[in-house]
Amino acid sequence: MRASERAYAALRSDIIEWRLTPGTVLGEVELSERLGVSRTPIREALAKLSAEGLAKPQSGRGVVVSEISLDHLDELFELRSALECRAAELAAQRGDPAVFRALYEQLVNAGELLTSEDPTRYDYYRLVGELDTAVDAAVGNHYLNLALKNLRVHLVRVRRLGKDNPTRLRDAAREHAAIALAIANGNAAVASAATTVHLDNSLRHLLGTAAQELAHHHVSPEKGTP
Amino acid sequence: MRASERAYAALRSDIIEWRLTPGTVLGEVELSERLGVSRTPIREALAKLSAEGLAKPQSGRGVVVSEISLDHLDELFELRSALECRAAELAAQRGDPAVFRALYEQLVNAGELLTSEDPTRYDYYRLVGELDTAVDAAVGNHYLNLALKNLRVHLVRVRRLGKDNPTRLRDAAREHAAIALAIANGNAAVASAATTVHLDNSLRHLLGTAAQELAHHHVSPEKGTP
DNA sequence: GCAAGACCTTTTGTATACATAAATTGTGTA
DNA sequence: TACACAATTTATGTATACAAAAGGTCTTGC
Repeated sequence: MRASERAYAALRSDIIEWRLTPGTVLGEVELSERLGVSRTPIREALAKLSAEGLAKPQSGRGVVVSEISLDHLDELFELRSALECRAAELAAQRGDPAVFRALYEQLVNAGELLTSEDPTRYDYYRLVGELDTAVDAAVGNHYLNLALKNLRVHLVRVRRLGKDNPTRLRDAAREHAAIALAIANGNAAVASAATTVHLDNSLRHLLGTAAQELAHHHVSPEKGTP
Repeated sequence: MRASERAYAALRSDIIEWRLTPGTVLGEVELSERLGVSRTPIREALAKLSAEGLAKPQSGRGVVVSEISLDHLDELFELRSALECRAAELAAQRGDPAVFRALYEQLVNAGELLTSEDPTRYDYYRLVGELDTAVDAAVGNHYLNLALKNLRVHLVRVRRLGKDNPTRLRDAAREHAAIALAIANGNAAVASAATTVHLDNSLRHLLGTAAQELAHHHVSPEKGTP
């Protein structure tokens, strides 16, 4: 694996998993020492992160981990709604009903995956991710998929803002099941509407629980690893 | 201005304006000699172009100007429809009616801008661009605007595929006027529908005239400047 | 005591040299 | 003659040295 890719992957996961908090300054020399590579691959990694929106160039000098604020949440979900509603419509028109019916069956029982044994909710999020993947495959649109992929990077980062709430996750699974069912039935209008409802519920839940989390994480610009 | 920015801007306009055709290999040494800078800023420029989708890394080795095919056109317009329809809806809800009424007045008379004096249609496309800008401002969504900006890069590139057809441009102006009017009236549903109609007309016109153009441009991978 | 300017430090931008990997070409053998 | 393997060549990946710019600090003058 190339050093620039390793650096990129390391920084990316550090940012997504909140080990590097918003506002953290990403100095080239510091990172090159910490990751054990020269500045050249570090610069390439930072450029890629900036293009993705996970970091952004500080006015003229320096790169910092980009902010996630409550205002951003509204805007993020507005874009998400535009893309995912259309994706759901197209999947309903083009997808294989059997695939989505199978996903529906799994999703209605997804509550069972929410055991206290797995605090990271690995299996739960894997199943939800499978629905996303199936929708992407059914849509079969390179550009739309790319836009969704770019968006999901930020959504994973946002997920950490919400408290782990099994009740909400169970509801969310039911909403996902409704989407899968509408797609399986080939009903584009219902698929879109179910997506709208799901996203609205998710956003309101996040806004309700995220305020204190943000206040905790969103400290003034600091330097180095937390 | 930094050398990497100059290189990026030069390559970007070369690609958008078809001086570098799809499939052209972008060699680092060749470009560094042609543009008179070292490989380092060239690499940075190529990374940025790849992130934008204007170029893409050849399997493992080399970077080439990305392709534009008829299949891509369908997919590109599908994403465009998702983003612009939603943007039009939001602009109708949030925009200043006076701004869009003024744009409407200009757009209904846009046919007058299509003189034979200006074969590049500068004033025409500037006015259409003003509508885009006004919609972006009215929507006020950073993420949605960014997604639209990334998309428009490819649309400018695609524009060259269609023949210059004053009749179609006049029709397109009327369609834009209809969108502006719906936004001015605060009617989100009509704004979205008018956008859908406009994009469908544009796509069908492009597909009708682009086949021979593509056949002309889409030669097998070549090297160097055309 | 405050402000302005110069210098010094720190960090980024660029060039270049070197290492490494991939593609192509040439040669040998079947 | 065709295929395979190896060597050469060419391009990319990485490191490092140097240059330039931005920010901070210290000093000096008012």
